[in-house]
Order: sequence, then C-alpha cells, then structure tokens
Amino acid sequence: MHVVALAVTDGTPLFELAAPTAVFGAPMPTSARDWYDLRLCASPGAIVDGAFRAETPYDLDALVAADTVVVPACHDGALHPPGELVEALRAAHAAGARVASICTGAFALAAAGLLDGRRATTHWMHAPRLADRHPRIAVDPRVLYVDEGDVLTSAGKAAGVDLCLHIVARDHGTAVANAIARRLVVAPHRDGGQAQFIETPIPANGDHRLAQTMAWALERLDQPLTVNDLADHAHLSTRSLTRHFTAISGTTPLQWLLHQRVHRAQELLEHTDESVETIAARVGMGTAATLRRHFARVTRTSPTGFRESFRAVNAPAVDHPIRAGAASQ
DNA sequence: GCTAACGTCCGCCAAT
DNA sequence: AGATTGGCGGACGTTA
Repeated sequence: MHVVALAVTDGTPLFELAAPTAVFGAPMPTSARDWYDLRLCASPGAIVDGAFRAETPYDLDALVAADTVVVPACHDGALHPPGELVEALRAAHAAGARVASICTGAFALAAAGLLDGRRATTHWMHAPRLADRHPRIAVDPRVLYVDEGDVLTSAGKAAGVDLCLHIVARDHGTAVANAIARRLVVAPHRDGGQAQFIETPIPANGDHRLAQTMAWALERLDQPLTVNDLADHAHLSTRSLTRHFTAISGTTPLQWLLHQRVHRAQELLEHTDESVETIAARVGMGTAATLRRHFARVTRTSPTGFRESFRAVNAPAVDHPIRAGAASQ
C-alpha cells in the first residue's frame, strides 16, 4: 500500500482536507491494482477550522514514513509555517517521499527548501508574497497546479482536487482518476495549459449553459467538429459561443477539443493495443502526425512513450478480470 | 521543417 | 443604463 500522509496543523481549513481525504481515502476502484493508505498526521492539539479536533494516532513525525505527503494550508501558513511541520517535511522528502501542497501549504515546502530552483504555485492572492520571500522559486500564479515530479504544488482550495486527481492519474492512469472523479462528481480532468500545467479552472458542476454542448461534443469526438458545429448546437453565433466558452471553461473551444481528444487517446493507449494511427482516427485526429503533435504538447511525451511508461508502472503481467467503471465518460 | 489553405480567436462596435 | 449579441477583420494557429 502506498502511504499518503495528510499533514494537519492547527487551523488547517476543513475544505483543504476534503480533497485529499475524498480522493486518497476513496475505496479502491475495481480497475486499480493497489491503492492508498491515507493517514491523518496531526500536530498535537490541532483544531481544524476552529471547530474540529483532529484525533489520530499519527503525529507529524509520522510523515517520514509516507510515500506521499499532502500539505494543506495551515493557520497563518503564508506568514509563519510551523517549524515542526517544516522540519517534518524536510525529513520526509529526504527519506524519498513525494510532497504535494495545497494553497498556502506551498509556504511550508518553500521554508523547507524543497521548492528552490523549481516551479511552483500557490493561491494567487499569496503568490507575490511567495515569490518575494523565496526568490529562488519560479512562482506561476496562473496555473492550477505544478508537477515537478517529487514536489507538487497547487493553487487555492478546489485546485487541490485537481492536484489529487492528477496524482492518481500519475500512479494509476487516467481511467482510474476519471473513475474517482466520477464518483466524486467533479469534472474529470481540468487542464488546459501547456504540459502538466493547468491554466484555468473549469466549473466542477455541469449546470452552465454550455454543458450540454460540451457533452454533445464529447459523444462525437471521433468526428470532425468545428467551432461552428458547436455554435449551431448551442444555438449561438460562433462569436457568442467562443465568448461563453472561454468565460466558462477558461479555454477556447478548439483547445478544449484538442485536450479532450488527447485525454481520450491516453485512455485508449492505456487499455488497448491499437496502433497510434487507429487511435488517432478514433479520437478525431485526422492523422497520427496530428495526434502526436498535440499529445506531445499536452503530456510532454509521445503516444508510444506514454503507453510504455504506463505499462511499466502497471508491470505485473497478471490478468485483471473486470474493468468495471473504467469506461470513459 | 516548410508551405498553402483553411480555421480559430478576439478586439471593436453597432444592434438588440 | 447596462448587459448581451453577433458581424467584421486581421493576426495567429492548425492541418495535411
């Protein structure tokens, strides 16, 4: 079992605990091979959100034993990350743990020196302070999260859900991450920027005016779709559609489509042995060359490279009988 | 990697 | 008065 330690200190907002708890504490999806052992690690007497006393056998020293440490914001975290937490983080990272922060949790990572020379993000309100106080960090306030391999940071609050799902996708593949996302009823995968950076939030609920059009598009991803087609479906001019689309999703229609196609290609690469050419056609990319281009832009790997590394992660050549719940959206 | 055709995006602005 | 719409045009992106 992969141990995920959630670092709780006095004043941690309840909301920030919710994301990692819901994602890593979820029951193991049928399509996953192993899963997480979520451990609440709290400093003694920690009160969550001024109301809830954390009761757990693990204290912050237990972070060292974790494979992944999740650090949510803490009281006054942007100003004075608790020294005890900073020390524990340093030790955990030195022991080989992957460390992820939510919101102002990044300040604790920064204080531990884990972000020096790296890219990172935090809540946009606190980004200037983080950059100011730690000049060696390349702070990007625009993204939802930043994946630096063994150190990950995410923006405020809800971006923590995206970060956690991203981690699940890294560990278990996008299909498992999507299964979790579906269970939590959040948008499967928010991204939009280059590489593993997420640039803009997409509302987690599906009740906005373009939801049906987006769902409609996802059902015919394999077919050629123009912005005009989307506009027709939404009964809007292309101009208005583009306007609403960017306002709602933070991406432009074509970019969103391209990302959806790449994500579907990832699932097919994970779960089928179809050729890149075939997959390109099935996800609505005219040619394999086109798929490769966008795939590289989004994932920083080639389709074949992605397939290989996915197979490597899920190495044991054991038959896995049922893939219930792993169907794509 | 280049190119030619075509599609997309977005500021501007008048119409609703 | 203020918000929303959608046509236009040109820079920019995508495709084969």
